Amino acid sequence: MAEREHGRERNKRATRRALRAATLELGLRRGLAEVSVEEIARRAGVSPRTFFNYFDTKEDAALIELFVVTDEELAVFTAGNGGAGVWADLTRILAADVERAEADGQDLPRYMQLHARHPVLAARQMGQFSSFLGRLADAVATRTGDNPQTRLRAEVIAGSCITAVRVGLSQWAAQGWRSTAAEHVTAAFALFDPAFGDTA
Amino acid sequence: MAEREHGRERNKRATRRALRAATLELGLRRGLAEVSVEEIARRAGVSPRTFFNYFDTKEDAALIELFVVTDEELAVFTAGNGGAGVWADLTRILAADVERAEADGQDLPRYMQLHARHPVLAARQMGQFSSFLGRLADAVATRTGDNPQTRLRAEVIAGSCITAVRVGLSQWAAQGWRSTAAEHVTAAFALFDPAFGDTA
DNA sequence: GACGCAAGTTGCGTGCTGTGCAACATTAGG
DNA sequence: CCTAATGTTGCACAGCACGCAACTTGCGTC
Repeated sequence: MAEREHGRERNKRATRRALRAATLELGLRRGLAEVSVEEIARRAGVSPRTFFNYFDTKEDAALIELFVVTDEELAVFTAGNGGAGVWADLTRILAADVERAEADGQDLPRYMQLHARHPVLAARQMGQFSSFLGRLADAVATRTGDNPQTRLRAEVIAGSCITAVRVGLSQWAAQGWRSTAAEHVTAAFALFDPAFGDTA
Repeated sequence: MAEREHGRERNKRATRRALRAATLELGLRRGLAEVSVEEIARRAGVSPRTFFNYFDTKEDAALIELFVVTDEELAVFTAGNGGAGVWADLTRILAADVERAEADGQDLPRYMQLHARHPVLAARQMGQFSSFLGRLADAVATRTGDNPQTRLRAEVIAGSCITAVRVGLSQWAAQGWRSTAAEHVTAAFALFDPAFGDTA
């Protein structure tokens, strides 16, 4: 079977999608607190126990899957193969990630609606973002030479990436989903240019 | 009894502190997951039910109480009474908030140790920060004239405040708690100066 | 095609979380 | 004191999260 995708994995992806879709649907309709895992599982055609094989908590199934940047992509960035400066490379990489999420059938707008209705979800989403933060900061620090001096800057740059993506998406929502999400994200990144634009 | 502090409120504060201290202590010693609310409550000399009168979840008792900026302080900022530019004012306000937390007997270093051991706590802390984000962004937007053009910038500025505080504290930890937390936070804020320093 | 292995699903049992409610204790203030 | 307000506690209960063992399904091998 080698490298080919197994039917196994396709089924898992399908189940995962079904669970996420059921969570989003029911959560938007009646509020996430009023929906039990049992109900979500039933709607996805699976047992309650299986739900927890996919997600640790009910909330996790209601988060946008963002910042799925592979170690390989990060290694390319670290090596400086993006060609441009650090900030320009990051702008490109993360805008691309947003585009991927947008095209992924995740239905970003509806997820953001749900998060607007449940602040606890927005908070958890922030938390999930921050789990990517460590990897990103390390990558930036490695590329810019990891000494105590540059480390502070690297952490700030990584944090600003999260901010730019978050604010970009938020503006996209505020403007009624006009244009693409990636465009708004890029615009947010541009505001940091005066501070980080000259970092090689 | 007018404006005087009631013994009532002093007791509540004491209970709150005891519960937080018990959570921190036990969490650091054995890991937060291995500690039940019942045990925390017992150690604080209070019933388990009372714990939930103070905190919604076990994790909430293990978070740093940061960004407790009153509406009055925010109103002063909005009016521009800080005298300096937007970013300078924010730097001052948030450095002062960190100083307050530092002096509050919260024992920031040990909380940060606990968060390092339990990523879920770091994530929740981020979430708590983000609940302050809305108020801050509104304040900045109001001060800079709230049109769609400046709104994006206001959101980015508010987000950067969170980043600066977070990274500043992280650096403070990385350097072995040398100097004060507020100083490191101020240094982190300075990195954003080229981007936001000229905002009136 | 039968076999055996690996991977995934399910039911069961269990401890803990989080909350509403009503009874009780404590404090403030007249 | 007496009363009203405030805070604490016990109780009951639904739901969460997970470990475990049994069962089912799909896949490669002989």
